[in-house]
Parts: sequence; C-alpha cells; structure tokens
Amino acid sequence: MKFLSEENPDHQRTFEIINEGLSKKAVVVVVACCTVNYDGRARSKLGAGDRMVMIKSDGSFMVHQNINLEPVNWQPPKSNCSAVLKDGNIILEGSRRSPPERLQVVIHKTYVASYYNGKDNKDLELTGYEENMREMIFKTPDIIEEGFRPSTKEYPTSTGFIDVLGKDKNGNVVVLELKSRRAGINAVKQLKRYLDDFSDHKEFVRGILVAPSVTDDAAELLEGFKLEFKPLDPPREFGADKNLTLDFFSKTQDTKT
Amino acid sequence: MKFLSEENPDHQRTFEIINEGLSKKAVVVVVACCTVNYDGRARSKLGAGDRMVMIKSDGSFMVHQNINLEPVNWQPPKSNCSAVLKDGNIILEGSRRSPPERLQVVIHKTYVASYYNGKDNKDLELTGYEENMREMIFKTPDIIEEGFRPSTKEYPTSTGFIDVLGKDKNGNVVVLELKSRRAGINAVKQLKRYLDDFSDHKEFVRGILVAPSVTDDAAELLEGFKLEFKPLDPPREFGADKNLTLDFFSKTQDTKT
DNA sequence: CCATATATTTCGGCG
DNA sequence: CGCCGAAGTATATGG
Repeated sequence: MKFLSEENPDHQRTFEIINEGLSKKAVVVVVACCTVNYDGRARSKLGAGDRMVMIKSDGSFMVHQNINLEPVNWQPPKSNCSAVLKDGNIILEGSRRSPPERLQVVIHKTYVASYYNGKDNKDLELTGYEENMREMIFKTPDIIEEGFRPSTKEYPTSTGFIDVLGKDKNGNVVVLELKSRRAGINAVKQLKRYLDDFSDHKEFVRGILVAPSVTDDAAELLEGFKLEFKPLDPPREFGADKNLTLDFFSKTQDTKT
Repeated sequence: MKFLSEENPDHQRTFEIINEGLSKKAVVVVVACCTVNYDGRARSKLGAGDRMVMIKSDGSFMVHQNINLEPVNWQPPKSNCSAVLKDGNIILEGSRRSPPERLQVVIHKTYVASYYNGKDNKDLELTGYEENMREMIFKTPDIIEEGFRPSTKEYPTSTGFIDVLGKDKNGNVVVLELKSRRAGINAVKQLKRYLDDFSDHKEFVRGILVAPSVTDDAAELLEGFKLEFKPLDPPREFGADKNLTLDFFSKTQDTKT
C-alpha cells in the first residue's frame, strides 16, 4: 500500500501533501489546529481547536473532534474537495451543487499530514434487521403463530405500506408491523393507522406488532387498541456459503447468556 | 499538542503505540490492513482490507473504508476499548454492556500507527433548524401572517406534540407544523392527525404547514385536507454577540443567488 | 434527480 | 438508564 505521513509540516508542505493525496485519489488524513465553517442545508461555525480532518477518495469530507462518533462537520460523498494557500493559512473546501452547500476548514497549524492509497474490495455482510425478519417470516411463517400464512409484503394503504399482510388459520386478515429493534408507541400508532385503513372492510382484522420487545407505553397502547404483540428477534445468520473461522461470534454468544 | 506517529511499525510496536494512546486518553488513529467483526444490535463481518481505525478519548470507535461518509463499523461513545496481542495479530475490541455489543478489529499489517492529545474546547454553533424556526416565530409571529399569536409550543395530543399552537387575528385556533427542510406527505399527514384531535372542538381550527418548501405530493394532499402552507426558511443568523470575521458566509451567499 | 423508508442510526433532553 | 424526537441525518432503492 502506498502512503505518506509527515509530522509538523509547514503550510507549504502540508499543502503539497494534501494536494498529492487528492490528485492520487488517496484518503487524506490531517491532524491540525483549525477553524471550521459550514453553509448550506444549515449554517455553522466552529472556533479554533485540534481536530482530525479526513477526505476520502469519493469526496467524503469530515472533521472529527475528540469526542463523539459523528464528525462535527462534514460533506457527503461526491463533494468537490480542494486545498488552497491563502493569507498564510491552508483552506480546505468541500462543496456540492445540489443541495448547495460548502464546508471550509482553515488550518492554522498542522501536526500530522498524511495520505494513503489502500486496497479494499470487501463488502460488509450484515444481518439482523427488518428485511431479514420479513424474509424469515415468509420462509417460516409459523414463527408468527401456527397456521399464519403471509400473502403480500409492502401492501399499499393511504397512510403507507403495510410490512406484511396475511391470514391466520381461521382466515382472519392479519396485518404485521415489523420492527427490528425495541418498538415504541410510534410503531403501535402506525399499526393502528394501517388497521383503520381496513375499517371499510366488514371483516375482522387482526394487527400484530412483531419486534424483539416493546416499551411499556407501547404495550399499554397495544392493549388499548386491542392489538397484539409477537416477540421476535431478527435472524442473525449470514448467508449459508459464508463461514467465519474466528471464534468471535461464538464468544459473543457467551457474553450474552 | 502531544502526538506520536510511526510508519510501518511491527505488531509489538503498534501494540505499544495504541496502548500508550489509550492510556493517555488520546485519540488513536491507525491505518492498517484488517478484518472486522461486529455482534450486538446486529451482526456483521468484513474481510481483509486497508482501512483507517480511530478510537477517540470518549470511547468512540470507528472503522473507515475508502468510501462513504459513515464508518463501515463502529462502536458508540463510552465503549470499553482495548488492544491485545494474539496469535501474531493485534486485536482491537470495543464493547458495551447495554445494549450488549462488541466490535473486533483484527490488524494484520499496520501502515501508520499514531495518537494525538489535542485541545479543543470549542462547541459548534449551528443555526437553521426547527428549533430556530420556533424561536423566530415566537419572537416575530407576524412572519406567519399578520395578527398571528402563538400561545403554546409542544402542545400534547393523543397522537403526539403539536409544534406550535396559536390563534389568528380572527380568534381561530391555528395549529402549526414546522419543518426545517422541504416537507413531504408525512408532514401533511401528521398535521392532519393533530387537527383530527381537535375535531371534538366545535370551533374551526386552521392547520398550517410551515417549511421552506413542500413536495408536489404534499401540496396536493394539503389541498385535499383543506390545510395551508406557509413558506418559511429557518433563520440562519448566529447569536447576536457572536461575529465571524471570515468572509466565508458572505461568499457563500453569493453562490446561492 | 426526487421521494420513501430504514438504520448497529447518533445525539440531546427529559423523566 | 430508558424513552422520545430531530438531524446539515446517511444510505439504499424505486419512480
């Protein structure tokens, strides 16, 4: 892998390193004292402080403070990023046309300037969210209840799309609202609204909230609306042909019991 | 500012640098070839590739690929982060108890290992969002319409909180739904639901969606529901005592006209 | 390109 | 600590 890293470069050198990195479509990482301004979807300013600035090869641009997972300021992928020397400072700018917005980082002192051109063709394999739940329910409907038969996914109503529509063993229409995480009152209200859209129908319609768990408020509300709750965790298995040799996941399993 | 950065350190040295950084409550930045596993709220795995790994002083832990603004894997602030040497690899782990989750980064080859202990006591000043709109409306209600008088913010209803409640010059009750960005049909539906909660009242109640703009669908829906739309941009002024000497914002203003 | 829905959302605020 | 709501949300997907 190609990379370059220099400590305490002067402005001229920092400027060279950043431009070299940008022109090589590398990932540029700079640790520096800087001020930051943003104008676009909102507007912000940030006084001088030590931060990490990163510009990725796709135009992602972010400024990280010492705390928080999220960058304090950023510019999304495909932003137009450039560096200029001006008035004895380095000015990094990232901008977009639509929506019109601009991020400006004024570098006062650089501690580390670096870039790297790494190889990474791996995609993340992720499991355990709502779509996985839906797949699982269509594959093994009995996990909802014995005799349940799903018919339609993303059934349209005037208020939105019903996650899963089906019938129970007695032929009653059943509306499922899926949540991959603990469900709150909003999930219950949403399910209620879907059912209200079925109120034209003379037939009885069941509404079931399917989620790992619900908040107390949500449970009360379910009761009040005569709706049901089916506890169900999203599946956590990866594709069959993909095995993980590390003992990481089995160990994690231990910690959770 | 204190910092340390080394190129191509061996595992032992990488291990030392990371631990030094962690113990000093510094921000640790490592560029390395690594594999990543996560198990907790969801579950994921990522094969070997070159990435940037950062651990902040508050326990924020992230792994960045060459593209995308968001880290491919992460662990939120207050995570318990540590490094161990095992089987000729360095294993970085970040974990939490609640919710139970664990992120593991196995480092195969380190290109740059570094940490820095930067000073940054500056808070971001941000303007142009929903709360600013509400403040502005209470300060100068006439921007909604002549004679409008707001009375309550976050007025509770059975379906949620009304952003702003007030009366017009004729004494009609007015419900405002605020959006700092372009409003879609969901904003309209929400406003409609709030109004329906007022349907017990015999008096006429107006509903106004206040936002910079609306989608075409939303505009149609407003018409159908006999609701109104008031175009209003969130204010973009900073607190009065805070001035920005840079010409950044005025320049941006130019680009937008 | 616009609009919708999900997210390991994160983050702040309140109880 | 859990819940709720907003976000410059980001990101994928469908029209």
